[in-house]
Amino acid sequence: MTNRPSDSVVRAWARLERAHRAALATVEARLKTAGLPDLAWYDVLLELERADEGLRPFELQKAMLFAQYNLSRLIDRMAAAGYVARAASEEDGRGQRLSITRSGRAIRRRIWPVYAAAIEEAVGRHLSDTEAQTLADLLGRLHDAPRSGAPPA
Amino acid sequence: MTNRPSDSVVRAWARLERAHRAALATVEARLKTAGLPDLAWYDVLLELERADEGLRPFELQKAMLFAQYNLSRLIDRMAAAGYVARAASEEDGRGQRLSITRSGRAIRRRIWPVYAAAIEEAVGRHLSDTEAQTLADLLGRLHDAPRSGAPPA
DNA sequence: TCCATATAGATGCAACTGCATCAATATGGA
DNA sequence: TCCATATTGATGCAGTTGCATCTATATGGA
Repeated sequence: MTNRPSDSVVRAWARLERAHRAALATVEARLKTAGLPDLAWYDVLLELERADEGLRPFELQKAMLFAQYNLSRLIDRMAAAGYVARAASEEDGRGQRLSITRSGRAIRRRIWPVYAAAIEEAVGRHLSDTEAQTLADLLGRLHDAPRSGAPPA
Repeated sequence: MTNRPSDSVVRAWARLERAHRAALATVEARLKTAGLPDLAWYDVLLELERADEGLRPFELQKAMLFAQYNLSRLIDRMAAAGYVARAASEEDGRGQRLSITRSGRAIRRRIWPVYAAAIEEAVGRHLSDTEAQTLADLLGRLHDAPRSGAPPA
């Protein structure tokens, strides 16, 4: 069984929550003020833009750690807005393939400067570059494999 | 105006999102499986338990970075469940004072072991103690004052 | 081939969140 | 004192999320 966490682990978790909530609030507020769509929309657009062949919804789901039903409806809205296109998958009769539209690319480009400034405000402003890098590294460790001995199941 | 963020800042932000989402998912899943209330309930209970004189809703709001309307309704639910009590504030006729009930304390104590194990699973398992401490420190910097020169307003 | 089981994605319904706004009290001048 | 403005907390309504479940296709084994 998993053990009790040390004090520093508990503190790290508590601050992860707080820091995330604060930063997210800043970012969402800036986007809203600028009349731009939600952060999640940006993330979807970016993933789709990076994937040359488009993506299957379940791939996007894993990439974004988004709940299946949630993503399904997010795509509904984004398709309705004309930013993504759904096409039946050719490999799998159950599935579909998503791609970004021209106007999806356009809106993503329009979001970025506002988003970037918000990131700088919420994160960059508070840390040196080296610190940001250390932070990124440590946070990166929080997915995937645990730290030590325990064989991967 | 705020400047463009460096690459490491953007990476730190992206991982903050991912790490938080992953960790939160783990924690919420463990609580749910155990048939226990939401994480937010725990946070409220803990804050109230720490405050000897109880707390005003707006204080809780700041402590938790929770939206006002959101907290208002959260307290509704928790009061309905019998975990918190509302009393009219004596200093301020508009306000109220919240306190934790006996059964609120009881449920908080019941939640903790499950929550602790989840924190260890989501965070502790992946980091050494020193790393956890560094992470906590860096995350702690993300609220409040910016890093350097810029006078506070 | 046929069936049991797994995977992809959608959806009805209840709960929760965000937004806008409201009522009530407090506060600080003129 | 009186009024303009700020603060505390609640709430109607629309939009989103979570849960459970459903349909359809895929896959692997007997």
